[in-house]
Amino acid sequence: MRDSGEFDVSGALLDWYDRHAREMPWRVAPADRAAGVMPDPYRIWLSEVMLQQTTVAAVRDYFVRFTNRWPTVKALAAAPDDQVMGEWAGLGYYARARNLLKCARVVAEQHGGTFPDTYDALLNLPGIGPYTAAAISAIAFDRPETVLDGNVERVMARLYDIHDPLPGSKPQLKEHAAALTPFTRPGDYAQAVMDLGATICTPKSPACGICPVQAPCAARAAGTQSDLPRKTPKKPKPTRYGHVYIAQGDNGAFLMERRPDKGLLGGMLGWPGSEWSDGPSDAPPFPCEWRELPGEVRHTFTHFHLILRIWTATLPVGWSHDDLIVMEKHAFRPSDLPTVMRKAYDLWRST
DNA sequence: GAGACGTGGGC
DNA sequence: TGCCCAAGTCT
Repeated sequence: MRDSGEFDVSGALLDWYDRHAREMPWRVAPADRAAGVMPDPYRIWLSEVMLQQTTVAAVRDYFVRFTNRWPTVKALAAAPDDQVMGEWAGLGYYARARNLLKCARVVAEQHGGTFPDTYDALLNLPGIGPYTAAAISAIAFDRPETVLDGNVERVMARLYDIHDPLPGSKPQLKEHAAALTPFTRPGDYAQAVMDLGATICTPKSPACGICPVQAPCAARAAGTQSDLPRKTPKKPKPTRYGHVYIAQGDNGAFLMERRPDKGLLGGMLGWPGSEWSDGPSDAPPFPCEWRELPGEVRHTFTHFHLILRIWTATLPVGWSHDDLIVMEKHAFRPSDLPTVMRKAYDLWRST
């Protein structure tokens, strides 16, 4: 707590958090926390998993729907897989949802429905890595663990004017973050640093003029804050092409597939289709009279761009196929689809 | 250690 | 428009 000279960085951040903490459905406000209210570990866990690589704005409604539908970890553990995957649809990184269910079932069956409260025990659970284990331990149980997420990395790189690029500089940034972690109110402090990174110490155009720790900030003094943290350059995304087939029977039923658990969009509902290849592919549809729709679906994943052509047909009565699902009209909800599949549906519906 | 893994918002 | 980025984890 000393390596910023005389300035009490963690104290300043806690003071700022007391005045500016943002309201969130999973958060216990600092005043309530001071009155002894503890957060529900289930809600903290769920929010932290949803927040992995995802913004608060995107998570908020999903969190409310999940907790209304499954108020406890035992309730979630008892939920059917497809209902959980459907509720997660649109949030992305679907391995999180599969691991969420695995984790809920481990907690329900092996821990009696009570989350462990230590970093090491949490780290052993599916979908919980170093960040999330520290966050749950700090926020839900007020243990002095150090959270190191993208926000904290940025704040530390700037406070100490670290020019070494990520991810190599991570250990160095972690040391600084650990040195600042207080033994009083570590849970509020963890949220304070992340709030600061999300609202003031932002990646572009940081609001240094209203920052509670501008005085001890080395990057602010050097004028380098907008260049930090440095990162190793990323590779360009290739473009891939594919076809999807949307067939509907006279009764309104759709022919769909449940994607395998491993890999892209694993475990999610989708339209049957070709492989997604490097060149414009010409994969033949399964036997049927297919009509190609005008237009195309463009979608960008983490590591490639995708251009999809959409084909449609009327499903013959009595059609069935191994590996494919006949989704009755009343059971079909577009909101159960991952976004790229929903885009294909939207194009189909608009024609 | 580096690549796979989604999506939407901001500039 | 296209690129960057977000409270990372798993393999």
